[in-house]
Amino acid sequence: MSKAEKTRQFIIEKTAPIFNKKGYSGTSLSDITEATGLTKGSIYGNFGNKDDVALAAYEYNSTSLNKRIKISISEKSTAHEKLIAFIEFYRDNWTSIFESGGCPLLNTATEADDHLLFLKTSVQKSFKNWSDTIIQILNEGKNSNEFKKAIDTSYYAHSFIMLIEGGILLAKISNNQQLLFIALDRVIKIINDEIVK
Amino acid sequence: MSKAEKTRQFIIEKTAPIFNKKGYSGTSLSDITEATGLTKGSIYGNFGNKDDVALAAYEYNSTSLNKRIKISISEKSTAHEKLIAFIEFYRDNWTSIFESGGCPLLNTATEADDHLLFLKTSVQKSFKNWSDTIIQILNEGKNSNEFKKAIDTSYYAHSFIMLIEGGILLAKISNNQQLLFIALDRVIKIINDEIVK
DNA sequence: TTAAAATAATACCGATCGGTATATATTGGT
DNA sequence: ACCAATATATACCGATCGGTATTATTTTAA
Repeated sequence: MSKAEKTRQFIIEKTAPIFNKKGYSGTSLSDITEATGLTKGSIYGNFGNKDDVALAAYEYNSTSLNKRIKISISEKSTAHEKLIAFIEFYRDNWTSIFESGGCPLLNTATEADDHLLFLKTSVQKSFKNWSDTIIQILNEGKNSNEFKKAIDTSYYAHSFIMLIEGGILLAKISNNQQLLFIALDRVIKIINDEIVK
Repeated sequence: MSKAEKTRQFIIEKTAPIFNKKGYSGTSLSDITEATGLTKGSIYGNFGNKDDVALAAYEYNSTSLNKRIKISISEKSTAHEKLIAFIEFYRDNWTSIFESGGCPLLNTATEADDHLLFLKTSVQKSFKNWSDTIIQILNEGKNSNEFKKAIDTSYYAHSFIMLIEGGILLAKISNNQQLLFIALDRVIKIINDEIVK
């Protein structure tokens, strides 16, 4: 890893929580230089412009969350356990998620969907990637005879995601994690009532 | 209505969709003067600062959505019909909601919850007001023997809100209204399976 | 009709915005 | 150890930011 690559990574890691909290428009170049202790010259030596930093920060936020979830899932063997692990990840990690500004997909989607195309495209990919992960687990469960064969995997994947995002939204604005747990419990209920055989 | 009150209202109506689309940080004074055709002098003659315009625009966005919902509900007599009307409002009006930038509560909550206290407080009130409305209908249904007496009204009110907000989020970022309908159908299923006697 | 009061436009303020050209350090390969 | 390449800092750019003091124009009530 070259010096430049290290610095680039350093900038991303230091600014990612800022972009997630303040958003793209709310984060300025001086926020970036202040958080990193670097100067503009250094920032622009490693990134083309502010958009590039924001995009890299978003990618970092979304993929690092995604990695943590996948690790939790990978520890489980059955599809049912994997689904539960995916839900319980949020119950176990909501504090760290909230402290870094909440779900980056939720935050960036709402800011970008009407006027920041370069971010919107990336967020769309994240959602696609997320639902594909859930769909894959659901298919695993079908193949292993854990889950009903007739279930619409895409339908349930999207149902879970909207419940979790809605739960994060309400819990965060209300400073009440119990509202997130309502969403998680509902997902588990759906799994047990409608998906498992 | 004095001239000043009319102008104030005019500014609010013209800028409300802009704030909802671009957010607080993303909307500039020049956006405001451009949308209204007025000058800064006029804007600052009617508002103390940008915060005041943003707050008024948010209040306008949230209350006008709230009013439309309440009108839909008021046309129904039974609590069950009112609940369904509240859900169907979104199915019937998602185009106009999306065109004006989506749900103002969702948009403003995600932008404000980490760094814009003056907006956050107002959004918190909106959510409280929204859940109170649903809770009231649920209580009506209990009293009229339509709904089960044992149901946790607060729990269901929040469940509905998070499903709808999550549905709006996914539908908007994916340009696919069907994802919103998934959320709405789930709410109706919960009403029929768990709430009505 | 007129004059005081309220409203809007003009012209300006310093600060900060994102971005860049250039100079200075710091690397890393030989 | 040295030098070329890379990386960072300095100093600056025009544009725009939110905001205000002053002037001009409308309202509005007498």
